[in-house]
Amino acid sequence: MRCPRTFYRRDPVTVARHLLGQRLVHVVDGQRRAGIILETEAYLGHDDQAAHTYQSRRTARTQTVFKDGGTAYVYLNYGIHHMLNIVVDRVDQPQAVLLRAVEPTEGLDAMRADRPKAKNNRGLCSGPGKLGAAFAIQRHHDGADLMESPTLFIEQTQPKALEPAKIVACPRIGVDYAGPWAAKPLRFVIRGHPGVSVKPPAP
DNA sequence: CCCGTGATTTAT
DNA sequence: TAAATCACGGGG
Repeated sequence: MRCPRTFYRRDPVTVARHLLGQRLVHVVDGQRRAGIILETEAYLGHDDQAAHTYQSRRTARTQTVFKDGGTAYVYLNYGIHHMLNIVVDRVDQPQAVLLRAVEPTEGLDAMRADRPKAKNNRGLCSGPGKLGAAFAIQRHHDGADLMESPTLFIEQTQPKALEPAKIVACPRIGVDYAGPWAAKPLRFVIRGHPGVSVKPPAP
């Protein structure tokens, strides 16, 4: 069962936490690729210096982030990597959650074919760029509606968020330029899971 | 450590 | 028009 619209129409921190443990699915050429979400980052729109929508900047790229919760926001990073984000909150509230790692569960062979450099299954989706490649995410997915798309969606594996003790909150990766926002605990990982992009700092 | 890669944004 | 920037990953 897909996460409903109301799941996404909440603040980014709540959605980022609740996405942990849910299942990302992309059907490619009739074959399912799927994995359990292990790592997310919240981007808070207007005030967040690390967000593309800082000060609610509305550009050709960021217009997608102003859409309704449950919309995919995909952009190309460093000329190579397709980043998959989920727009959250309401229309005109430009906030999003970046998916940074999943534990692959279905379509492993197809993922390996698209990630020839991965040495093992654990390295297939342990980073936002790796995840994009393993799931064959491309720019044309930008703006896709996760409720309506026949091929790209998130399945709810559990009605409630993981209990707080199973979630580690820590600073986001790769946003050192963002001043005071660089240190805020807006990255969320499943505690102790080996499949994340960067091991969170020790408590 | 260092660098490829190209869309997007910002500066002239 | 040109330059700088960048939610990264792979190889030394």
